[in-house]
Amino acid sequence: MDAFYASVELLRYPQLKGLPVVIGGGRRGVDSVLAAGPELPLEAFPRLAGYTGRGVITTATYAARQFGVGSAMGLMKAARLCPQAILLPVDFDEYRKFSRWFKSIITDIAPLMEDRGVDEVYIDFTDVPGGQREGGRVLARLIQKSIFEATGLTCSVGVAPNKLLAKMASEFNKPNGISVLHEHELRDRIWPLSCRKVNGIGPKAEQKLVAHGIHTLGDLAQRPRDWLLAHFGKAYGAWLHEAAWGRDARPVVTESEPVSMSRETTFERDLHARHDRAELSQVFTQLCERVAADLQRKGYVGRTIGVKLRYDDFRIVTRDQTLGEATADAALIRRTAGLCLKRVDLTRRFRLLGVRVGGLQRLGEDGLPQPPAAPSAAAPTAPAMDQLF
DNA sequence: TCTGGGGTCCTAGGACCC
DNA sequence: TCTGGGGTCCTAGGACCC
Repeated sequence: MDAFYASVELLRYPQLKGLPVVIGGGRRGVDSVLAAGPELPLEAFPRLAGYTGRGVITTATYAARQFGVGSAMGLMKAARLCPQAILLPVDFDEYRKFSRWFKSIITDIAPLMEDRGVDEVYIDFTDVPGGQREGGRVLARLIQKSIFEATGLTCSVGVAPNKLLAKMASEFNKPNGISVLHEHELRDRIWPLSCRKVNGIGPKAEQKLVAHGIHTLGDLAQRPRDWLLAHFGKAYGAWLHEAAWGRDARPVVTESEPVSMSRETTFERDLHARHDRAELSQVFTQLCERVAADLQRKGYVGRTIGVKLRYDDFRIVTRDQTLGEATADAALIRRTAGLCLKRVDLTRRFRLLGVRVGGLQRLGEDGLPQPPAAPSAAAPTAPAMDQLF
């Protein structure tokens, strides 16, 4: 989906169309916008100018991107680049509603859909009637049109022989574009790209590649496989080689079970375990209650309880502990997470606290944990990335 | 410019078991 | 006397993604 959060907000506030708008932050000051309702005059919207706080941008409209602001940028910096931009708080419930909506439109047309978060999916066109016409372009157009007519939202589609290439192709023609990428176009359309464009090559891997003089996927493709194995490890090296050659055998996965659920929060200022004891204790309890509520609402229990801290210097530590039996009880989660907390250095101030429950098991009709589903022989599960090659 | 929240997967060492 | 070869589970950290 194109600038998903921002686009959903523009449906609600059409008077903002064409203006630089950023979504982010939360809480502080901007809540009044929502309370005021959709009739708000332009002057009444909060601006980025003078923003103080720790938020980041989650989404920026294309008009705002002209000013160099974009996802993950701190709001304080964004305020300097584009002070006149309108700042709206994140309304995740609303985005989830539209997410469910556009996904249901897709599965009505093409049932094999893999969920990749609120604003992204993979779709298997292979056996959809008409899925092969014009290399998939006709079906892509139908999906785009159906979503737009129902919701008013635009999306960009990449059509390719596999997920790796489709994801890259989807970036070629944004917003509201379609790109059909054929295998024989690898040299001309993929190899000139930066390695960073590959889903799975992040900042660290990119840095290391550049240090070896590898900038583009063409550079990467020319390195001998064995050289990559030697420098990047058996699994990752082999995967890098396959990626550079546009090869990816992962199927589109339509069903999956959650592995963990967590809640975390960044404080408005760094806190100290001793000096801010009361405040921290309250936040900690709330986090445990929220995770427990999430688990209960979705029908899961978990055995591994963990905490996460981010110190003032941004270092992250985690501690966890596995219980004999899975739980979704706030008090037990809080007690166990409390023990975990005792094992970390609490002399230093920290900015974030999180609580996580892993080792999830779904609750059955009887209210008892289901035995973990055995991989069925009829439909073998996808091989893990490192087992592919 | 001091950098959110919610996830997944991988690695690696140690405990423990047969 | 200086010592195996699996396997699984637990824990901590880190890369990466939306």
